[in-house]
Amino acid sequence: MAARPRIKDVAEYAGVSPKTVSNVINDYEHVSDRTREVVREAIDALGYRVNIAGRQLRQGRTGMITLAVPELDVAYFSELAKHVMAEADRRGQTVLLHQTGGVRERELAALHGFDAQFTDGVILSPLALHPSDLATRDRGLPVVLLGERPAEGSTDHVAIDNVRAAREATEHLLGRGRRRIAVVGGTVRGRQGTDRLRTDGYREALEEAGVPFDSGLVVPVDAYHWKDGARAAAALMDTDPRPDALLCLNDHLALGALRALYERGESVPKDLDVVGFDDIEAAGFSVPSLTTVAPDKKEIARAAVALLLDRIEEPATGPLLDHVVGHELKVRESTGG
Amino acid sequence: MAARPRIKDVAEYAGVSPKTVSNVINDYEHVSDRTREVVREAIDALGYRVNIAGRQLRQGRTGMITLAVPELDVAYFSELAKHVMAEADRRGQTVLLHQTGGVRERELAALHGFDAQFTDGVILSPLALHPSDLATRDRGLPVVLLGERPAEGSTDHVAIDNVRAAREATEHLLGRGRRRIAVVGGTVRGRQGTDRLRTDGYREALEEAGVPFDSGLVVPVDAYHWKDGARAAAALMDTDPRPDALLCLNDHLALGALRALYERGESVPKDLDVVGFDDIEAAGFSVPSLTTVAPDKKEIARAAVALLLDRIEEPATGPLLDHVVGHELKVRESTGG
DNA sequence: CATGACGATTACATCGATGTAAATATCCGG
DNA sequence: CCGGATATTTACATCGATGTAATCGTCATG
Repeated sequence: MAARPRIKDVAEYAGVSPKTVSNVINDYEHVSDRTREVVREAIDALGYRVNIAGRQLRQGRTGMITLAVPELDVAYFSELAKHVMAEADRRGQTVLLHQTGGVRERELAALHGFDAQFTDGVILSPLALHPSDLATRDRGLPVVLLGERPAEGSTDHVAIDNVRAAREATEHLLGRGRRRIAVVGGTVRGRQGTDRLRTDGYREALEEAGVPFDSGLVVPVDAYHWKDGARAAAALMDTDPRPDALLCLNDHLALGALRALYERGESVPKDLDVVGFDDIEAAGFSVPSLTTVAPDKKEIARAAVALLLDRIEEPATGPLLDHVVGHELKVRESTGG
Repeated sequence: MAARPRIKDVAEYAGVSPKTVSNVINDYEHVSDRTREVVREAIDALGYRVNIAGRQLRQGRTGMITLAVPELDVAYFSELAKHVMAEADRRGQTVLLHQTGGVRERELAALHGFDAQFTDGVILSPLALHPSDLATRDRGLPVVLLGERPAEGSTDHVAIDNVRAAREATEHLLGRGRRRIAVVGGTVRGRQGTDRLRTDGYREALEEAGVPFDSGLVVPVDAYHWKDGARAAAALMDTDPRPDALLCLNDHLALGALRALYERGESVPKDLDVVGFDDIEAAGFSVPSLTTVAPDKKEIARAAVALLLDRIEEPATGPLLDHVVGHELKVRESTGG
């Protein structure tokens, strides 16, 4: 019906100046109790709420941060998003969620594009980004990266110790007598993305155990989805000699692999072991249930939001920070747990 | 380094007035080709991009819409969110994602709260909302509801035909000779929420087949998660006589049930059939794979965005619309497929 | 060549909120 | 009752973009 009330309407209703209303809203200390009361009543009476655009225009901040992840239907990212949104909420911030598809162009858009304008900073989980892309300091948009960062010292950064996590998972398999361990989604090339780091950790474990490295056991995938895991597992079972364990670099790959192994009549963990990463909810309910590396997602979210808000408050302060978050190997049925 | 350029800077650089720059940006027709060119070059040279706050303040629109869902880590909602975001993107809109937790208070916040200010309209998937809460017409914020709506004719609305979908799924089970079919997550009370409608469809099918209805077979759940399905299935297997099929009102419940049945040594589909709703990606990869009702998520997203944008363009126009979207029963191993 | 029509451009006001600085009110000691 | 703090409130400008209406050119026509 009536147009939305402005601060001026409240001021007239309360019989004070617009600025006094603003002072009440922003908890300015030198406002008399009586005035404060009167203004509050006027606000309630008119149902006034601040107009964000006006405030942002004046103050230059939106109270929103961007979270950019590759894909929401990868459960790890939707679970992470949930935690980030909860944490941001606690800190009085709103999250604008962005899906990049893992495409470089769209990861860049999260940093520089249209949407970035809405927000005060970006938490980005990159897949394709190039080190040179991180020359973000130009506009001064604060950025926190999740997972391994593309280059040294370009932005703040939060991740688990991927090398160690992969080493521990591999040691677990070696400890069960497995010797031909395939890495689904791994790579020996490329930049130091998460995939590369985990493959490195795997190699460390092999080396320490004196098991020779066979590059044929490192199989890349198109994406980190069920079907890619299923396809990779099927292909691996056709090789000779066959692997006796699959170290899958996320749980979707692992669950897809479980399905493919089931279809081929292989028994997990009798014939083969399977391990995943991320500990998504499904990992506890598959048949067999899945052994997986569980990162502390809540802590990742907490640290990322805290780091970003610090940067937003004090843009140029202090050295770049690496926050290493804890993880834990959850042993379940797929490795005899 | 340098502060972000404003339209005024571009104007000076190009030697024209700010308004002319604005005209170029907004594709106003009466701008000479030469001026347009010059301005474009100035924009590129300075790296100018419009400030959304300024634009919104002037125009009253943000170009953002809110999508409010109960929980992102319910795969149906993250898959749906992905489609909605893609569709919105295609239409030049940005999506602000909101998680309500299915709590009435937070569903209301999506409609009236702080975040609603950022956006031009809301697509809401309600769980707890009361009919009276939908008196949204006051502020005129356009709203589209997903799933069953709480009341007649309060807003536009997009959903599959839940009654029919449940009836078809039940008929499928009856056709396989099942007679004691439990409804996990169902209810015979309450408003016409999705759970109630699906339970109604189930009863229709029973009636038509002459199978007596047993209210003991309709078991409510706390939430639609794996663990709730597992718990419900376990409890049902302790009843006497036992059910010979589980109609689970979403896939998470069904997958949790599969796990619980596995743990008790029950064989699906030999001893029992299991059916889910939503056709999330995991349904195709579980052991056994899951028969489920697949709603056309892409079409839901397309229709919801289209409906909402129409309302934003023409707030008070036309009657309220119900858009019914197609669905399909995907028969997989859990019912012998 | 005056007139009018129309295209291109610009000056100015405005959206809503708030920072700055100035004005006004209140209070204290002497 | 005054001078000088201190407390409270207000006028005004401003953030960036754009709608409105006015101005300035240009060109065809009678």
